[in-house]
Amino acid sequence: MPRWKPNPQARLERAALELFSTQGFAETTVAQIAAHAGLTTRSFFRHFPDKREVLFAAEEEGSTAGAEDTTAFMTPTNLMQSIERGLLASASKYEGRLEYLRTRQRVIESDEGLRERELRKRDDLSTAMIKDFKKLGVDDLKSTLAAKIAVSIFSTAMTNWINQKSNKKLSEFVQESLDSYYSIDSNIRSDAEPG
Amino acid sequence: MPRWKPNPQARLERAALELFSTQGFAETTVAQIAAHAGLTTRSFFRHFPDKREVLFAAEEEGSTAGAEDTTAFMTPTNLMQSIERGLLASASKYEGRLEYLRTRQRVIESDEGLRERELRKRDDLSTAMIKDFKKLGVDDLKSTLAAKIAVSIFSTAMTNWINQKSNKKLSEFVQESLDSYYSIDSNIRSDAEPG
DNA sequence: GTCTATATCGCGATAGAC
DNA sequence: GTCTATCGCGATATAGAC
Repeated sequence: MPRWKPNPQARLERAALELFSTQGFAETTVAQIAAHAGLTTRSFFRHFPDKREVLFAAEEEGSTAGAEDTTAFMTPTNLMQSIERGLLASASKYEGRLEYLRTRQRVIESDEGLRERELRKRDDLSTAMIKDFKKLGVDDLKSTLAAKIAVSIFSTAMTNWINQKSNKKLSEFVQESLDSYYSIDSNIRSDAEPG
Repeated sequence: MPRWKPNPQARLERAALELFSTQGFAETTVAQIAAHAGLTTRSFFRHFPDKREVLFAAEEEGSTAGAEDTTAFMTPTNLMQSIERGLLASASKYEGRLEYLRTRQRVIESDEGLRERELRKRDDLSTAMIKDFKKLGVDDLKSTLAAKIAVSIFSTAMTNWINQKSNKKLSEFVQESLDSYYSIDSNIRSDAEPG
């Protein structure tokens, strides 16, 4: 018999989400989370660098993989089209987890510190994409902007998906965001020069 | 004779930047900052909600005003062109403060927590722009994406300006970023469909 | 202004796993 | 034995309550 139950990490994550969503993030103490998972406060910090991270560590793997999916479709000569295919491919990894993601998102939006952490994760993602773009020979500036745009489009779609009242798939929201993005740019091309 | 020196806020900001840049952010205690400004720890927290904010409160006014500048040039029918004019106008407010901004940025980049706060400020900015875009009749999705793109372009330009070795103006970097942005999109239009 | 909770982290000890 | 995960104890500083 092992001395400890398995998957301390996962147990901490579940305990945390449950407590956060019922009591609130600020009102939940690290000691409480640890106790619910059968561990001590000290052990919590050996698994997660801080209290916020318990909500992000698991999702991070998925999103990093998603970034790779996106760049996997890359053709340096056709940036946006490659991004489009990549984002649609990534979307499929989230379908079917709407309820969990909703609960989690509600918690995140209830606390400024959590929102900040979320933004950093998003930024880390775009940093990873920039690196991949550069590797394909895209210049620095273009890589940077393309990555930020890709992340903006995807996160906007994700937000709308999570807050939807209907029952559409994430991929539909991604497509919708892409279309809207294209329409912004078309303004500068189709409209005539003013004075 | 006033019982206290004037501008406690500004004194705290200066003391903080000096200590952060010499000793490091984590190594600097709120008590030290307050002492350097001739105040108590408690007073520090009356002026700033937390230790990080002392580096952002002052800049925030400027950037919020910058967002308004950007939307001031808005024409709902010509989004990107309006954004372009707005960003170039905002840029002028930063010219001449390069050295200060450089010192500040070095501190921010040395600490994860500060980077997160910076990203949130950026996000707040884009939220403000979204609101203004909507007010002009632009639809929600388009407003969201346009604002994020505008902020991405500007912050990328700002980063490059701060890290430059030459001596160019911020507005030049803004223009460079805009051009690069346009070139991303042109890919999807000028290149032919692949298989 | 004073008081305090609690996040966060360093250290040494311990108990199984291999 | 060595390695790894956990625990217990302690210290400090932020941030909020009173």
